[in-house]
Amino acid sequence: MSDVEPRWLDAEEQATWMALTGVLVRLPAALDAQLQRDAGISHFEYQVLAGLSMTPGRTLRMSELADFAVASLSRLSHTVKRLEKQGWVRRRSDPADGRCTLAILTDTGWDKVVATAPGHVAEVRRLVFEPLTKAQQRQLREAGRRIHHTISPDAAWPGDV
Amino acid sequence: MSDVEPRWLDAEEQATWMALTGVLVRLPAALDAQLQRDAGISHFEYQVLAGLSMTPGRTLRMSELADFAVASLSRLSHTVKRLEKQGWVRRRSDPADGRCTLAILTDTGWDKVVATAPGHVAEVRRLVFEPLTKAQQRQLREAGRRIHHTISPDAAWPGDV
DNA sequence: GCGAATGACTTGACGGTTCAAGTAAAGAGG
DNA sequence: CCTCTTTACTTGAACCGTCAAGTCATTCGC
Repeated sequence: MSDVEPRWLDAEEQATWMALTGVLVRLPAALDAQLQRDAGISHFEYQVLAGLSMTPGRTLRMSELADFAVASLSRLSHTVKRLEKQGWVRRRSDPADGRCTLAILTDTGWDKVVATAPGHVAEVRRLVFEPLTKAQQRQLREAGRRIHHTISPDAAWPGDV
Repeated sequence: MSDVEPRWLDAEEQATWMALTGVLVRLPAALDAQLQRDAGISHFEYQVLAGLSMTPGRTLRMSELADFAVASLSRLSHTVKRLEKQGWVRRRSDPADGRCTLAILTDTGWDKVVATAPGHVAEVRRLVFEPLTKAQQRQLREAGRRIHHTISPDAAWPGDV
């Protein structure tokens, strides 16, 4: 919009950018594909179920779960409604504060996570960890943290697996 | 699905994975937000326009453009229809092969890219390159390439910016 | 303690993506 | 050449996510 000549990316930067966008586009697609194929759920649905499975009581408030899964409350609400229809989650209003809704993982939902998690972790390991040396993993972690910190300096870490 | 005890991620691996998913979720969202705010288009629409703007003749076959933007032909077809309605792209059947459709960037479309690119590049620079040292950029590039190569060993590089 | 403001969702409509089916041109086989 | 297959899309329906509005608790100011 301004008419100052912008600083374009040089050849090295372009190569870096393409490597990064390649991962940005294909890694989520690959993870979604594995979960869809083996468990019939999306990566986001898996994150919701996994998030609940990791808390004591297998229960979280919708807003806590939304933070964990990095989603809008609206998206989570629609998704939990679908998961509820499948019998994997149920909802009840929080006795401690009637404004809040608790999402609770059912036994069937727990079984679904137990059946799904190993395959998903194996895929993450295969696609992300196996191709990298320990040093590269450390470097990737540090670079990721810096980028993430620049985008949202405040935010806590998103959770997964 | 198998009942072999899976190898879970250790603490370091989890930290790496969270750093990566943080970027995976937030960087595309941040780029989309900037483009939506400043130009009223999605990152994907920008990629389509940018892809056309970089070819001699500002023209590509739909399938070439789909490869470039890493999209299904169906997604591209719907998107180009919208871009056509905005007057940024037009389509005509390829005289050399009647099965193929050529997508052509109009002058208005070119102006749109020229107006949009600097701001977008600046955002990429701010979010990805400025937070990293040159060494980290190299490391990130190498890690990205390895992951990408594991997911699709064959594929050419996706293009952007 | 009563009304207003805030917080925590839920809902419905809309827009974009995918998936399955359709169309039309080019090439292959007999 | 005339069918059959393949290639390169296009289309419409279904599904998911977002955005704007609504609902219902709680809490804050007076």
